[in-house]
Amino acid sequence: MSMQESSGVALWRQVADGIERGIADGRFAAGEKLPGEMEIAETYRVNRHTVRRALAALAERGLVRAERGSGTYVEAQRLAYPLRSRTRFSEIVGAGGHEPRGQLIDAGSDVANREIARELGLKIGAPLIRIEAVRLADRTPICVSTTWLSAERFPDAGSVFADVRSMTKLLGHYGVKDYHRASTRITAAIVDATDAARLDLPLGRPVLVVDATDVDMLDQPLVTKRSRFAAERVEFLVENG
Amino acid sequence: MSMQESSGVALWRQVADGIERGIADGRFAAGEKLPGEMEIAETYRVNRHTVRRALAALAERGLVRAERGSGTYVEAQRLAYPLRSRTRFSEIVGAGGHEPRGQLIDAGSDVANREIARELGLKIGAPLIRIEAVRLADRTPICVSTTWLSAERFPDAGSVFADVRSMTKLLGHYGVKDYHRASTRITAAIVDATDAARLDLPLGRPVLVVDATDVDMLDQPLVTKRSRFAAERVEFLVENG
DNA sequence: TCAAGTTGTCTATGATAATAGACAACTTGA
DNA sequence: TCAAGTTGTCTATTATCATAGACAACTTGA
Repeated sequence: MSMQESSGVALWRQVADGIERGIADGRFAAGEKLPGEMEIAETYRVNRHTVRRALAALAERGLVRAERGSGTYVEAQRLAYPLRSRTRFSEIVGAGGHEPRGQLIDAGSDVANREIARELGLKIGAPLIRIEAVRLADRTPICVSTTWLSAERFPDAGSVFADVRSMTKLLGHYGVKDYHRASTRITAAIVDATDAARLDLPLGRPVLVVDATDVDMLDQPLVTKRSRFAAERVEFLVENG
Repeated sequence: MSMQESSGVALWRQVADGIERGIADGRFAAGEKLPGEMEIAETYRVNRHTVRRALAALAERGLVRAERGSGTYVEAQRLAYPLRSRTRFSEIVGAGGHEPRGQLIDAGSDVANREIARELGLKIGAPLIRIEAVRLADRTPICVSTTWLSAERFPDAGSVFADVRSMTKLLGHYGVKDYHRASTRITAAIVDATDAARLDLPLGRPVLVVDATDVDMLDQPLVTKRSRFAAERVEFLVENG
């Protein structure tokens, strides 16, 4: 009926872009409920089904989340996570106006395989402390990470971490005043069942897998770790230049 | 067959945008022949009909022109026409590397209606000279304009303009050394049959309608005019700041 | 418990997008 | 003049877009 001048951009896409703009410029705040599908349909003068298509596209990208019977909500916006030489979870989260939290999941001993041995400058089979932890911004889990340290250099690191709940403080406890990132490699994968539960993430969602090694001021390797970030909750920023 | 992930942007639109980008960044120069429809279809992996839809959209906007049996050509790019206080057709066109031309179509007398009287600071019914002229860049008509001057202050302005073919020179002939734009209003319309012929423009095309009044250094109004620019040949630039 | 309001799913219909093939109409250069 | 290559037009088919209505499933607050 309503003669639409064909612009080559589907109506549902125009609606989706409009809502996304609303989220981006803060007209719809994170966690807030969007107007009902009927109301959106009226404001854009389109059918409710067209609105649903738009919302589905946004949900697919993790920008909104629909709850049957209740409404559609704006997902917390992605945490901007700059990748610099000096990378501190607590500083990054704090800078975003959120409260950084850490929670020990598990700590135990391990032995170095070839990769870890190379990263830490140890021999294969050298004794390690392995720490599994989840890190949160406010109450939202951001990433789970498995951290390996030399058991010889950092004895009892597991129980120390359980106390201080911060890698920076743990290293400080052993006399390390400062450290920085030596290498960072990023890949992506589908979350496994264990991490899904820890991250409070539905199965099948993507995670960013980051392998990183931190070194002290003399370039001596301190810790190496593999972190899995909920892709829909973070956004890595690479400094260009 | 080929499963296209639906982005909400029609294929023909994507092709059109791609070609337009090619024109904008000079990969396809003005006047140059585009690749054949078949070749474009292959590079974008779409059907020839989809390419034709894209080219039709670009032709609609005057960016390209198809010639049966020969090819599709990039239209001359739009003349950048800055709107400043000091606006001289000849200078603007000359700055673009084109040769400015003017041609008198008609000159006669008229009487001031309320609008013109107000613009020129005359009484309603005051005698006027009316000049119809077309202005060109090289051989391409850019605009037709109807200019009104006070018949008392500029007697015989019509025949003077036929001689000098330039508004700046005409005013100079009456002792006006300098002038500038007091007001500019812009609207758009569909070209009428008379202007279409004068602008060498197909019927149904849009024109930019500019109403402007020039004043001398003492802010005394000199001329007021209504110009119709072929929209596909110019691009007005408004200085911000 | 219930009514109102919300999202989810189903069927159905017409318009538009995209593909495919064939041939006409025209231009260009040999 | 002719062959090759170009754009223009026609028919046809399938998938997607958009609308419409009805009802189920669920949440919320009174």
